[in-house]
Amino acid sequence: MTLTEENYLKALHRLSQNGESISVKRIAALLDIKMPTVNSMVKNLSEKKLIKYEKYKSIELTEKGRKQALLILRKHRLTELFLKDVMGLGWEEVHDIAEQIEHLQSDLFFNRVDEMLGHPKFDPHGEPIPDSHGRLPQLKATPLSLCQSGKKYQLSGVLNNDASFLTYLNSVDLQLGSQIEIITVQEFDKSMAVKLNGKIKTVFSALICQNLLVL
Amino acid sequence: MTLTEENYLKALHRLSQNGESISVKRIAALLDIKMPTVNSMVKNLSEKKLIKYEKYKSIELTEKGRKQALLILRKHRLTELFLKDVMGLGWEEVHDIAEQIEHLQSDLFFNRVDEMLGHPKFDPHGEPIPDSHGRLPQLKATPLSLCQSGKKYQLSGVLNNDASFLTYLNSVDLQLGSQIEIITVQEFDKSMAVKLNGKIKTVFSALICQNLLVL
DNA sequence: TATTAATGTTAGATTAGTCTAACATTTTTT
DNA sequence: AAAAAATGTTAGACTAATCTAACATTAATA
Repeated sequence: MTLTEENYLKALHRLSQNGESISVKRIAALLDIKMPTVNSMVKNLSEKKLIKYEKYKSIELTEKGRKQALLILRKHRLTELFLKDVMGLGWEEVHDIAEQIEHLQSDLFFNRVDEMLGHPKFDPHGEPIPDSHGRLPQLKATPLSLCQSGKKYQLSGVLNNDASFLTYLNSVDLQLGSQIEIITVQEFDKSMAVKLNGKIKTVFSALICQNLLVL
Repeated sequence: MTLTEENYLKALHRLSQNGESISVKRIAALLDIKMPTVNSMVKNLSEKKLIKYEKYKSIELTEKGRKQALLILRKHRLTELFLKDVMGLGWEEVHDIAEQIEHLQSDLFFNRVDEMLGHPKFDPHGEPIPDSHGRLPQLKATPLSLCQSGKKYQLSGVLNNDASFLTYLNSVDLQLGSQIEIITVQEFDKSMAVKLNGKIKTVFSALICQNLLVL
């Protein structure tokens, strides 16, 4: 696969994450490339069975394409962690470098990176790192009430849809994907002192904790 | 500069090292590319003032071209050291990976590599690492007799051309570029116990040491 | 020195990835 | 449902890097 094809696959994967369907226009916008160019690449990837494509229909990654994309994502996320934790670069500095290193062809190199980092499962954003077969760890959402103090989670769902509950979440600026770090758990009432999105510090009652699903 | 242009510059620099003049044929052989392809790239590099070229004449790097080549060489050698010393890869494994990493565009990354390695001046082969301005450290050859025990040097010249001396060097398989490691220096007669090319162990008298120039 | 061999160059084709301009289809709006 | 807007596709051109086939020059040899 060429570097360009890899970048298209990454973009395709990223767009497919949003649930929305993938259009030529969105790919073009994301990669800052004109639509006709995307169109011809889409045909190319389709011939290689990396995507499913029919004229005027929306585009989907095939299993094969998704796996390739995840393998690149694995290299990217491992690299970012490596640059940050081993080489001491700042979080804001690592992305551009990782965008280049992710295209290296060397299992040896990335296996060693993985090893040096202790086979991490998540990158510092809490994003899961695909394994060496291009599989994402099956994430089972857990109620926050069952989680451990000192760890960071991401909100992935709620078990209660009462307006009052959702209004409360809004009021503390908590949305799907928001980061929740458990500072301490009160032994007595199981309430939790938490830090939200790395900033706001607040306390969740046991009832709230039982209704928040996290990863 | 494109990746391909960088590879041509590296090849050009390597060929210029041998003293022999650079021909289209030799570039083609080194890069495993056909002569007409080289010919058109040579014109391209010439337009960019990276080489001096006239039809049917032999090719030379310009100052600008040489500097570019040395900057790539710097990235390559730093990377090899990094892969070996920081990541614990084997010497035979690092070259192919370094060939890829040397093309990364990130001063930040290579400065950090340089820093982590303690601003090394030589790679493990004893090859000098160009500085960040593409300058090679001015190597001043020293008589071995003035060198310290425990260190590794490379034979760079001799101060005596007697047949008997040269025959002796031949007999211990010592040539320009051979590695000489000083094991110990005898206080009494200044003779040195040395290891040659990482293998042969022998002893040089003070007179021999005075006539060997090393880096 | 004349011929042959080696090396170098030109011409023209090919592929990947990009573009613009023109045309086609689908979706949205009136 | 017709018109307009948005989106998608085709056609054709361009650049970088490669190739093969043919031709040109220089170097070696008889």
